[in-house]
Amino acid sequence: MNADGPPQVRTTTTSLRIVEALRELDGAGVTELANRLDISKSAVHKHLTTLHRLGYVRREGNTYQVGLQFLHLGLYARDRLPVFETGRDAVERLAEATGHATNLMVYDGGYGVYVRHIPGGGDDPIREGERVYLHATAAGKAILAFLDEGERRSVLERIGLPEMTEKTITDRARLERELRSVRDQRLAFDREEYAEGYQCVASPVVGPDGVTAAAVSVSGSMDRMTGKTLEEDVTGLVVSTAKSIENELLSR
Amino acid sequence: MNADGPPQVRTTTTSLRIVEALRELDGAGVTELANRLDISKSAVHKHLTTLHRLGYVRREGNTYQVGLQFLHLGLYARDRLPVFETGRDAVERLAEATGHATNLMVYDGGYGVYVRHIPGGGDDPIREGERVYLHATAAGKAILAFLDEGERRSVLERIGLPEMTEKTITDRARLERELRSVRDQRLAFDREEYAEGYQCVASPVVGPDGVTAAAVSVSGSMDRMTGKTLEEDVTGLVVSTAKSIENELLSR
DNA sequence: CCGTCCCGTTCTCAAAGTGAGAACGGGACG
DNA sequence: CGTCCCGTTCTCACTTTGAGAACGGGACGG
Repeated sequence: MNADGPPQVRTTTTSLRIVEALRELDGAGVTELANRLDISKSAVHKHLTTLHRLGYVRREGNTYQVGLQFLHLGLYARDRLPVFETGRDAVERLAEATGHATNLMVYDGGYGVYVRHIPGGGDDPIREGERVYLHATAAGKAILAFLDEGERRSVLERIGLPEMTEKTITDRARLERELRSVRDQRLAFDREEYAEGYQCVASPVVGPDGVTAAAVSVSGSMDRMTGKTLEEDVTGLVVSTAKSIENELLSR
Repeated sequence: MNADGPPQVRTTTTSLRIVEALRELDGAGVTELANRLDISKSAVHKHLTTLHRLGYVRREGNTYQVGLQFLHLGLYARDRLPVFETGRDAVERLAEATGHATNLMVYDGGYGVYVRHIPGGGDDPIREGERVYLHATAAGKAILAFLDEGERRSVLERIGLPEMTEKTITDRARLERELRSVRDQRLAFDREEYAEGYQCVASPVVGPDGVTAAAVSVSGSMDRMTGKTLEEDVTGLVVSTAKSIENELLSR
């Protein structure tokens, strides 16, 4: 049947699909989940019972929610990332210095994960912990630019260049051209490519192995950050923050 | 066979046991996990492959780590807690005012979870996200004191009063006596009952339903916080912070 | 106050997937 | 070059999962 992939465990996948549906729905009941995921009620119920007993699902009456056991594992996973450990303070300082939303993104299996996001006031399309496309964000492009070429190719092939806004880069050649300039300048921009009215500057943190570990970025709505602010004031700080994290990573 | 519990999913439990082992071991390989958990190598391998593909496990060469997908779900779960949303700023201010380690604990299935922990300098036995026994921590006792009586009884029965240090309360009657005084004073103490050389003050945040939602606590090593500081200076701030969160929760 | 509807829970059974064990393959080390 | 160790693959028997139908209880409305 599944002639393609390596051996897998179907049941676990189902359980995690259920949890992810709970997140998307902000909590749900057995029947709702069963319909949405096209699984029998009895199966959903069995999974939820198990997950509940283990603390991965919380129950309030007849609706289930994502449980706090994920917090334990998630914070643990983050704390163990070398980039996060060495970079967290620098990112915090950058946020204070600029007054804008500030992020630390790491590469994770073809996507980018915002392991730290400090809001800058105003609305904000970014959630800490979220997985996002690399090609549509400044930090993501910074990461892509320094990613191992084979890896980059396979990622772009597998995931493609989905359009998030009108301005998202959906053309492979144009992306490659931009990545070349990112490599030269150690600087990437996002001008409403991820979310309308939202822009971003990023600089890569290249790990000791020469492959990008992460990227630092500062972002804001168009009116909070004019093009000039973005290019002149903030840019330098972003680059120097990224570079200093990179240096600290090297000397460990 | 399983005449006791409700229907469950064994495979999911196995997967999550593997992830928890990865946390305890700070990463591990297939064989190591198989030995530790007493599962065949092929099974462990299959589970890891699945978890990896879904982003719940990260792979570095031949060792596997807890993955960042947990961070996404965990932070989401936390952000959706009313107590956290309304209390996070107040706790942050409390930390600044006292200069000591400060925590926000919520009740979760018989245990306490530190949803926020701001370190206060110096060593610290608390990890943000961690699940701990209620009876051995100040915040836990604050929560227990106001918990629904039936729930409290069943929790204490199920979990017992495991000894963490010499000073941990392991006697049920003594615990009940202390909880009565916690209810009167809205204040709980922990004097090295959780970790040696570590003490703590806490005050409960009673939810709109009259059942404890959470507790605020301030903690520190014995030398950083003398008994006097603890009782006189910090205590009032802890109580008023908890109370103000409680009020804000009521008016929503 | 009773009937209806909806949802969570339980039960049973067949089909399917999991997991043990053995064998393979490749890299590290001596 | 041989040995050892570890991850990966394969196969098969057995356990477990999951569908479907039936149960039970609470909410709502007539």
